[in-house]
Amino acid sequence: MPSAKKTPAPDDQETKRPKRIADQVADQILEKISDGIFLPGDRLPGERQLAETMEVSRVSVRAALQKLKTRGYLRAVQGGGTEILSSTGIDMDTAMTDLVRDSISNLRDLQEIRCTLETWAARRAATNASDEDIKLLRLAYRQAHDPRRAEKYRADDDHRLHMMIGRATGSIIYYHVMKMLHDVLQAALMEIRFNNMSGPNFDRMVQEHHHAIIEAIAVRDPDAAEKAMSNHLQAVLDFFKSASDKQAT
Amino acid sequence: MPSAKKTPAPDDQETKRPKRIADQVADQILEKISDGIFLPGDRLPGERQLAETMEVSRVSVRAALQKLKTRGYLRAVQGGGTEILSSTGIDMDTAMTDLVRDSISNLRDLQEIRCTLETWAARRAATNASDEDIKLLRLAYRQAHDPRRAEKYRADDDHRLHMMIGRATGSIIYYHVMKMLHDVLQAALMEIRFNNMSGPNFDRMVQEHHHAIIEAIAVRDPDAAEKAMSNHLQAVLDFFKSASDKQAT
DNA sequence: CCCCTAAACTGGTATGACCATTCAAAAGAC
DNA sequence: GTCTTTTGAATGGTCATACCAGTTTAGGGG
Repeated sequence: MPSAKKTPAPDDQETKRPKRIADQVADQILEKISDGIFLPGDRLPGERQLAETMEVSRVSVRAALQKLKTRGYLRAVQGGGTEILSSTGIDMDTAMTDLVRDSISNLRDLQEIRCTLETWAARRAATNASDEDIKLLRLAYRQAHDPRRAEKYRADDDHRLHMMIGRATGSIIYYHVMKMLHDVLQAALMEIRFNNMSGPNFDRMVQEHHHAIIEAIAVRDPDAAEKAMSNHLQAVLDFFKSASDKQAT
Repeated sequence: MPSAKKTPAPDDQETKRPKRIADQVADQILEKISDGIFLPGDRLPGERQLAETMEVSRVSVRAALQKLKTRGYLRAVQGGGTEILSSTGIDMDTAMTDLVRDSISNLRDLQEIRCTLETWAARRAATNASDEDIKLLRLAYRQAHDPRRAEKYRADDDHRLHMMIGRATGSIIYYHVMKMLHDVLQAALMEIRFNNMSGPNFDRMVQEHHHAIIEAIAVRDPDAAEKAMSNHLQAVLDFFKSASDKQAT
């Protein structure tokens, strides 16, 4: 890593002085997006309204939105409003994405890695999750499997659900690592057109798995959570394997 | 992440929309930074002056600077001016390095994650490693524990040894992920001056652990390899925990 | 020469206005 | 009634001005 020397504090989370109002506003909005209160595909309230409800000036709101726009969370159209694009931003490693896209065996590896990590995360979430976390977890579950949600956002919903579990671990580090892996995985899947893996049967299975995982966490049962997560990701991995047999790379 | 290519152009897709003044200003400033007219370490002219020379309002200049700040080119300090940080943008995972450096609990989390991942890697290496891999593995081991090696390179040697195990897994994806984690960990340790964790006893223990891991891989014993690696990283984790008790963060 | 103060910077925020575009409801034409 | 057109409200983008909050720096004591 080239820039690990002086770490000049990128710009964001100063962890020490979140003094600037615009940053606070950005954090608040980002939180609502991450929590699923604002959903991808929806539109943000108007800048003037946001300014009023948050009791800051429109200038600060605009600065916050500008930050989130350059990070890939939002897109604004003059006169049309501000659309929420993603609940996770976009800072993935393109080199890794290329690798995963170019070879299905790499994709399987990635899924395997994800399996070991998230299994650990499920166990830890079951012991560390707060009541607030569980509330958000259930909300994310309902949204991810709401039949009224547009098909195109299904991947994002699934992404957010898993990230919510990561958040419930209480480890911001895990959250970062997992986010990177998910970004790479999703970008690769997008380009590989594996989207057709979604079907009624697959969706139903996923929903059952998600339910089992979340409820295990909710009742603080680490063993059950770990088992449920392992079961889930192993099934997805098997799917990848069978799919890669059909279409040779 | 692992110092890959900068992947800009997230904001707007080139739908012939260079209309926004702020974006034009940002492009002009960015060009001067890339061309070396504005050098890293220097300070940008004041916002008011920039606005005047470019014949736009200060609002537009601020929007442009906000964009460049978010991308890691600039850093502004209230009253102190705007400093040019880089002519190439930043790796987004400097944020993670900051997190690890700022809190020892985050460091422990990172080590825990590393533990689960490398345990998996050891098992996989034991089944997948080629003869060539094992030769390199033993070489790395000898170098890492050669008493003639200078003390200051110990961390780097250890790093390389573990990366070699990652390489023996045959998964380029795992290699990337592990490299990123190690980079972050090492950068954080460097700044936290945890280097003094090296001592005669600690070194001897590490050497024994490394020996056990590598030989288990060499004889293709997945169970032993997994156990040895888990044992090793758990010991290091315990060390972090005891150390963090002594010096509160 | 050093230390301290104060004025002159700097970036950050607030307010109010106006423009350009979009979108949807109201008005009109058939 | 249905379709098209018009119109106006709402939205993001820009501007000007003023003031706040830190930093830097130039003067003056000591």
